[in-house]
Amino acid sequence: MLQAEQGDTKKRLLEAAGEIFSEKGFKAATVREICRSAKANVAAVHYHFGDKAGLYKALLAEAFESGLRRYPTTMNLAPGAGCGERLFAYVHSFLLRMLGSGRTAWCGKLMARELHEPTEALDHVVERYIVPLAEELRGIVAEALGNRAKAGDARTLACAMSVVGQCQYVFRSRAVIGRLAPQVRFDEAGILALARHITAFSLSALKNMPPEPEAMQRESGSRGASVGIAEGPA
Amino acid sequence: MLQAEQGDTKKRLLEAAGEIFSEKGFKAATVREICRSAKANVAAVHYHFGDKAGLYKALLAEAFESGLRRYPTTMNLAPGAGCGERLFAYVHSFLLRMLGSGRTAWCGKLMARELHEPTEALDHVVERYIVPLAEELRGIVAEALGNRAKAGDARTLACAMSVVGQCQYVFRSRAVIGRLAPQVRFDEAGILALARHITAFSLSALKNMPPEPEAMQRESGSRGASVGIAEGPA
Amino acid sequence: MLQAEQGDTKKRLLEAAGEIFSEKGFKAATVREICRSAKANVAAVHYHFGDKAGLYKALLAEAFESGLRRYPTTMNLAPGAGCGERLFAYVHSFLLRMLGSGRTAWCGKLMARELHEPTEALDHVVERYIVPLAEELRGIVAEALGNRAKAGDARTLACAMSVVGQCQYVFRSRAVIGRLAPQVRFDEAGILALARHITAFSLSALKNMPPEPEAMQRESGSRGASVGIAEGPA
Amino acid sequence: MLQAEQGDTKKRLLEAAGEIFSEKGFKAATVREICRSAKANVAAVHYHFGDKAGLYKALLAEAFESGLRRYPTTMNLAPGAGCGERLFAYVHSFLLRMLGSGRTAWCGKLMARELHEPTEALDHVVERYIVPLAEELRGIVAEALGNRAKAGDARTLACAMSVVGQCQYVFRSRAVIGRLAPQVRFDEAGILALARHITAFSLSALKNMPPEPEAMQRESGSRGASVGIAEGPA
DNA sequence: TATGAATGAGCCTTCATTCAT
DNA sequence: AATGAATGAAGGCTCATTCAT
Repeated sequence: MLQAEQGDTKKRLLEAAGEIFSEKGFKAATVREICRSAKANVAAVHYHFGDKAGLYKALLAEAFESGLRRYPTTMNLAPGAGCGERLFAYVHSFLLRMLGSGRTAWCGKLMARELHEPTEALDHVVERYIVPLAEELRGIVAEALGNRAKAGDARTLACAMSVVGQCQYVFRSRAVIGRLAPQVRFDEAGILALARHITAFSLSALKNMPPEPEAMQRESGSRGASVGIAEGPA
Repeated sequence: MLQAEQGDTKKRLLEAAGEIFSEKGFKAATVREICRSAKANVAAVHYHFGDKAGLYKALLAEAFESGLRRYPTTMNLAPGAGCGERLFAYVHSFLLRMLGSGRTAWCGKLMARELHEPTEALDHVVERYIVPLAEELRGIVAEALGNRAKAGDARTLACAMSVVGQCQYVFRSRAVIGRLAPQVRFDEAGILALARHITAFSLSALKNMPPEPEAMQRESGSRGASVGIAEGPA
Repeated sequence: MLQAEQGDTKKRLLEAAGEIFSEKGFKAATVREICRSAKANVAAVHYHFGDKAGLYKALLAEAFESGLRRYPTTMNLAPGAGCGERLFAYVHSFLLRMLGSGRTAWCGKLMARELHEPTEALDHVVERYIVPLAEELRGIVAEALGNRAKAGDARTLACAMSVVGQCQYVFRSRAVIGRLAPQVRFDEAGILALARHITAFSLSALKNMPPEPEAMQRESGSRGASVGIAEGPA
Repeated sequence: MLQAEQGDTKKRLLEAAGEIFSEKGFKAATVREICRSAKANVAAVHYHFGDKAGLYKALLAEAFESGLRRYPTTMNLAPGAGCGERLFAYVHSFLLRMLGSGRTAWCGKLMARELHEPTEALDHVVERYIVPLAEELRGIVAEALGNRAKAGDARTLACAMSVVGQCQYVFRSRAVIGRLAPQVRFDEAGILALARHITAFSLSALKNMPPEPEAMQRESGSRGASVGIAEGPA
């Protein structure tokens, strides 16, 4: 081995694993491919991380950590900014974490994957990263809703899901978007435009949502427990 | 084998494949598991469909057909209904196709999967099913936007994506939603409530969007060129 | 594959496994080697037996079954034979099962191995095969001891162990016996001679054992429970 | 590493190897496990002993030396003791070497293993340790047989094997004995009781064996030639 | 003297696939 | 039309061993 490569096998492994896991998912990715890509031996994974799942778990931690460090949810945000600007920062950083290219580009991809195909590492990820992110967003959304809406309201929760859903969609459906609307690009400027649209759409919705959460209480009596989300067009 | 089961093998195979492919994805699903679930021989798949990919392709066609037949986008819709009701019907049927349980419930799940992890069958699926669905939605959205908005506008496209994103999110992030907000249920009533929220949120947004697409252009001047979404084919 | 070999893969696998497991033990034997020896594919083991342990378990059953069928403990025994003749038959068949060459030669070897390095299959083997064999031997031994000795006595048990120990030794220490006493052969005649010696030695011991089981009671009081075996030279 | 542990590595390695090799055998024992148990680095084995086999060989020498030093065959024996007492001492020390617990208890276990699964170290072990032990036992046995029996007689050899067989059996079949006769214990008192039984059984046999080896010759006439044991070098 | 890191061979197992009937 | 049997490729993992310090 070359001198320069000594000692950073672990780092190279994480690098390669990030790319491949985020591209193919936990199951479909193979240790062999990761090692080949990292120019490391197959056994190195088991030496450094115990097993495939250990590598994945270490990667998740690394990915979320570095992704959030690189694109924090308050990116480029002046102190004391209004909820509109904060929502934009939140959405924009969200998209950048998922769609950004270059190093640590797999952070958001991994997150998205983990949500859809949970591995046993999900619990830890949720607790450590998702919950705080979700709470932050609910705070912004509640403020935008106004009218004494609180972060814990069912309606606030549902609206936050609406925002996140828009963000994840552009990542998850990249492939089909490329076919349906080839004009949409995923470069820096395209991401910016997408973030602006999502922010505008969401703010427009939030500022004009029918105010009554009472509706929920009223009608949900019919089926009882299972609802918990704001009612429809009335 | 019992006499009664003769000839059903192909059907049973598709049935089982639907459940398992939609649950685990193409790669993670195994031919063995499908055959076991269908009470068929391992070789049956290759006899009837050539290979695993052939089964998947056949399934896709079958699934979309039957899914759209069962939950059409105009479900329970009175003729001449307004765009709000049409949006609700669209969203509700969308959710039912993805979240519904029981027979032929895997239609939407498969579609969602295909969008995220495209197989070589994607092109055909997009052309045959996604494009018409997308066009239909864009029609509804344009009508809700009003102001001479057209189905082909970049803004209309972006808003349609916002709607679809919300729908797919609740399916794709079931696992994490279950942890973050255990009160959200995915039974019939829960799906209804979700559909109502998404419709309300989206209508509220559409009816109050800043009227001009120029707004987006204006602000994006900071970075100049390729703005992605903002630049439609028009 | 040749016509003649079709369908007997399972049999060939068991054959090869018998030879190799009995030679090297469960852990050291490899599926690959067994399959190579059986001219079968590596996957065949898992098709027919589930996994390596399944093959081993199936083999054990087969081995004991066929070994006892081929060399029953009452081999060549006239009805109404005395306990000396019955002991000889028991010992002789024991040796033949362990040392016999040719097909099913690994029956006794496997048994001996299993006793020394128990796998998780031991429990079943003990219950199904060892217990009956042990009881039969204890019956013979008790008769030879005379003096109202019973099969369940501690002394009877200890004496039975003495007999079995002699039998197993010649198998287990083949390698070193071959070095210490090269004149000892393990062919048919050699086995016969060994059986005669063990029978003579054991009968001589049994017929002349100090009669008192009371000795046990008397002295064992010093240490209490843990003894259970007849006392020494007094 | 702590200062105090420096230099002990080799010793600790042998200690751990003894325990593990004697418990699992050469193949099943792993260098990693030994090193972990010895709190040494994986590479330490190869540094101190070249390779796994080297460690094993070094262990064998050490083990037999220390085992025989700790439990000599003339253990607690008054000078000028009779052959009965000498036989008891021989048997008792034999059992203690194999069944004893605590430090250096693996001496006999390793020996027993080596006899059954000979490694390339067998020749040396036989020559250096087994041969002298066997000769000593044959001397005792010949004396017990009386009637001008000599240590080199075929009958003496066979009887010595009968004694050793009984001893090894209780060690080798510990697992199954524990199931068949749970009252047999392998603690100090249990070992004593076992030694007494084996001595009593063997003395009873030896003192009453049919006086002439011709008896064996006579009857074996059925097959004529190579009778194995019956034909000594004499 | 001693070690953390890395390696390549080999293990058991599982997979989609094909063969012969 | 359908199946039980068999196959080869590849998967994750573990092993004894070596390297560079």
